[in-house]
Amino acid sequence: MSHFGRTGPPDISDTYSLLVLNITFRTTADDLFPLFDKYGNVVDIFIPRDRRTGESRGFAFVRYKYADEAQKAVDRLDGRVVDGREMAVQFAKYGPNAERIHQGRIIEKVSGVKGSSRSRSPRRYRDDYHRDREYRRSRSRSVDRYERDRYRRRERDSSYRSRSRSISPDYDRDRCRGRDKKHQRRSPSYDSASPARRSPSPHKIESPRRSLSPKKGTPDRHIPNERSPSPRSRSPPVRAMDSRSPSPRADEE
DNA sequence: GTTGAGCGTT
Repeated sequence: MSHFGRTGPPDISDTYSLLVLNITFRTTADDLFPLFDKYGNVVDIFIPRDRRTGESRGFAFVRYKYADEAQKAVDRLDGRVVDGREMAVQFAKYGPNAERIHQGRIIEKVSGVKGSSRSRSPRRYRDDYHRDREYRRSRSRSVDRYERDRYRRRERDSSYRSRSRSISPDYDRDRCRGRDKKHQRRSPSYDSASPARRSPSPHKIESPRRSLSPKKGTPDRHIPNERSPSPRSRSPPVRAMDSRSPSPRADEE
């Protein structure tokens, strides 16, 4: 049976922890178990997951019983392609409680010691937890995308100025127009998210509460439909387009 | 459905 990660840490004082990075987001402990078990006795495998989405973060922890097995696993599984991705296997530098570990083995206990290598205390779980997650996620998913987009736009602008007009702008515009004239949308995110709530301040990265309640972001789409069980006696034939115009006009086009 | 630097939980 492989119930790694389901329960708490069994025992890490007598095991060697390996950090597996660069694994796919769909790789589970059950997938890593046969790979690591071939090179030694795997005591436990744990894959940190996001508490919001519940998906893997892209790395896992594999605990071996002996150091030689762990070393062998590192030497053999480091760079191994799993699920189409190269995973990096190395010894863990920090323990679950920020204790310093050498070669996957804990050399310094955290019992009674406050402010370890990373100054992490088990008492501040919630705030630092979410903050840490948000912080580390921003640089991997959002920031990177933003920077990439900005860089791309800048590059395009640079090309636009340098080459005056050669291929880029006209081609892009033509392609967009030739593709679909009526379905022209500036951004695919604004269309579904909130067109009236888009903030003109790009310096603000993002609001954390946006992920907390995504349903409340667009309540006017489903609420009025379900909250009005009898629209015939309450509201007149509502037209989607003229819902905001108080003056009904006969001319349509 | 997506993403890619890093160090962990019943």
